[in-house]
Amino acid sequence: MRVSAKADYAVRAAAELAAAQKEESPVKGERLADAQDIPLQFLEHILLELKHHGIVRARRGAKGGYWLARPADEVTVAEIVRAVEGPIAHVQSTPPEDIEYRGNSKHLQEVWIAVRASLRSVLEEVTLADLVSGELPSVVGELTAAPDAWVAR
Amino acid sequence: MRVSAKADYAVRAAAELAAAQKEESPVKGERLADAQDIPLQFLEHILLELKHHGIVRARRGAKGGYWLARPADEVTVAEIVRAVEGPIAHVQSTPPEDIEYRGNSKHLQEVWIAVRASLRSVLEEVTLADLVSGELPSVVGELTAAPDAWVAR
DNA sequence: GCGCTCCTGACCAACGTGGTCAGGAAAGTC
DNA sequence: GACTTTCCTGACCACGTTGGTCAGGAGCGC
Repeated sequence: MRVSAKADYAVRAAAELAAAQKEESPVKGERLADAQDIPLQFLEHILLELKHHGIVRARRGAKGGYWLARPADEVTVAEIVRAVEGPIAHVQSTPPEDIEYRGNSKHLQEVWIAVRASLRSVLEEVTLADLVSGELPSVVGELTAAPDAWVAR
Repeated sequence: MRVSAKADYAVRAAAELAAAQKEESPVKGERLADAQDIPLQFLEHILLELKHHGIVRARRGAKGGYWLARPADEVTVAEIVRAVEGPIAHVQSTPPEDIEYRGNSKHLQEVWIAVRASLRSVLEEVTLADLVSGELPSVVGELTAAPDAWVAR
């Protein structure tokens, strides 16, 4: 139940691209790496994955770089996480709806489904536009309002 | 963002222990392994971890076995997952509140905090007693009610 | 044709995952 | 006290993932 460095990097880089969407020219990988302090060569692999998933586009050569394939308010954090980490909240790399539980754990399936749904309720609501503007959806505000949301357990 | 086999196994075994709590004698590892179809030797390692975290207790020898250290309605799924997987929703193995984001990803921290809070809202509400009775907390019912909670993306 | 930038695959060390194996140590039984 | 039962513990193992680096190739613009 952890977030990989790759996913974190991917979202951060995408946020930079979202902010640069008004500019006419594409953004170089190096600028993204500098802005978010990400190892350049690692970032290029990540951007390539995002490109394969149709989230970003790129052009080579002088004046080349990366840009978002769609408007920033149409790209969700969930999409980016899935692109680099694969499906969200799988159990043992199979989706929770495909697992058969028996005996006294029969209802565990519903719990894992609820876990996935709760993750989606956050990740699919937040767009890159929300991220750069800082105006996050109300669900985020409600979840981060309680002080103990900010402390470890 | 996935659930490991270990965590799944741990919760399932704990559910069996919860159901057997009314019995006077402890439950053998073999019976747990059979009931939930878990490799016995692997399960014993998991039960040992749960014991080290004070969630189960054990006695050796004939008439030995495992039992819950506390009543089933005082043990949450979150506790069990933490015992075998470590902290929930860490980013790059550091807690989200300790990460410093800059530039256009400044608000990403709030998103990860919200992700963790949403996971907690499910995992800390569901107890082992809920699991075996099938009477899950209302938050689970609300999240699993929508049909598209049950389909992959 | 030359420089810039993305693109791609190979490689790498360290760690996590999902186990198995072999033996030791307590508890109960005869 | 021997013996059986069951937990306890550490070592080991194959394989994949993570978080990168390295070297070169392929387009693009000038």
